[in-house]
Amino acid sequence: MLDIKTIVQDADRVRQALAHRGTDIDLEAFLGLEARRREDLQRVEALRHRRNVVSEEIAGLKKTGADAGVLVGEMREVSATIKHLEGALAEAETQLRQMLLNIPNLPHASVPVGRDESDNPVVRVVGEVPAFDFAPQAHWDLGARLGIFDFETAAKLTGSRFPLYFGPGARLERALINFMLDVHTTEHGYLEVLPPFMVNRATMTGTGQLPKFEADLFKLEGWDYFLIPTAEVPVTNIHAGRILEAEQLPLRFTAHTPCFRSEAGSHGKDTRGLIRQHQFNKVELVKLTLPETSYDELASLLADAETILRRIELPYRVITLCTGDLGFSAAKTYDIEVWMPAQGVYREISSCSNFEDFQARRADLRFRRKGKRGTELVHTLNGSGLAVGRTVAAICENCQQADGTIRIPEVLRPYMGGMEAIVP
RNA sequence: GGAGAGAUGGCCGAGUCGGCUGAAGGCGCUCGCCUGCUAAGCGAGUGUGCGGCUAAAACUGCACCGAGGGUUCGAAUCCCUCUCUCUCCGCCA
Repeated sequence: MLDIKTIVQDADRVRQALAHRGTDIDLEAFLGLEARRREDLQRVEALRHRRNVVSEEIAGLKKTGADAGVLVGEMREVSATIKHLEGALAEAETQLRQMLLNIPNLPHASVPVGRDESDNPVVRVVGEVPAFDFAPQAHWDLGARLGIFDFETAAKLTGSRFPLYFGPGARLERALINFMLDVHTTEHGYLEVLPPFMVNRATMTGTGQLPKFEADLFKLEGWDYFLIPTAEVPVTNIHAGRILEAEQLPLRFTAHTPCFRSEAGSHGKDTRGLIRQHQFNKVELVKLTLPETSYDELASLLADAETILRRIELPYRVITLCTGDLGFSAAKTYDIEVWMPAQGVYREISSCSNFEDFQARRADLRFRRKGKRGTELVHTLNGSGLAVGRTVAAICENCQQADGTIRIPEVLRPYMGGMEAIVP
């Protein structure tokens, strides 16, 4: 959510930023409504002031036994007017809030202007793309042959796009989760969190999934609860509505959760394998920071996510999302894309974003500086560290061997009971 | 799922028959004093949001006692609905 004051005072800058994103939002309607709301607010406050003063007079008169009938009659009318104005005010506020909730964040000045993903600049390319002296197989073929994935049976149990792992496949997923959590908690200073996997509407609104993206979420029937699409949602909202002390910041959290995404409209894309599923595991990194350090924290968050790929020796690249590809809530986003040999493409495996105060304003996440009056909004950041299912897929494809077996990366072997390769 | 109790400031906890209660009292915290150190003691201060006025403060208006609605000239106090917490019973990994 943007600051109303920013929109009013800096309308041109906001208009341009929204244009760069490729959105067409009617700022004029918003500004007109806001101006009217302001007028009404001042009228109501003046009337309420009068009511407060006269009510005290009435109390005084009654105490001395005098007749307050005239004043009471007058106040009856004033109260009616107040009630009427309050109704109009509440309606305007609801409308303004609805509009605000649907306006995306402003891109940071450093975000390149562009139309879509083809305009995302590459920041760096890391690791050697493996050279195979045979045709590399897709992970779903490798996995089926090794008996570690079974998407057909998963479809029988639930429907399409659900995972079912067996044996070393299931264990590899678990090994990765443990490895990632261990690195982030013991080396990078994150606090491990195990949050609820369902959250209510207010929590979903706090991080920006609602009201705009309800169609992408799984909703529970009979409850106003949703399955989380990412741990970002419950974890970022932990301190919602609280005022933190500046000395407490930054707060760094990491959490493994399953993630549930309905992504209605994505049918036909990546229909095979582990890339696009309705349920997948992810280890998430979340930070609450001071405004002045949030971009340094974004750099270190990105580095923390990259560390995982470096350790398991997967080749990847980092890109910056351009204005046209930036997510709704983000001010700046780096994607990490891992090399997938069978398709010969880099695929997103992590997305690291700074939301600045956009989520903090929605979720009411504030802090106070010692010796300074008032409060400020924290900056929130998050990134995948990493998407686990996609990491499994990347390991399968990058570490496959001519005989169809999969070499386990060194750092994961302790988590795999010493296993060096997945064999039939 | 059934029965009951409760929700007030950072925390604990008063608020009587609705009327200077933004909210007593205590704890905590901050600053100052005192004290050879520590402890104790003394004094002052200590919510948030949205406006007005300021160079900035000071000052000032409105709102907020779980949330929403109602009664009333006036509600933390009365009424209704909802949410959450606790206790007991039932069920359960």
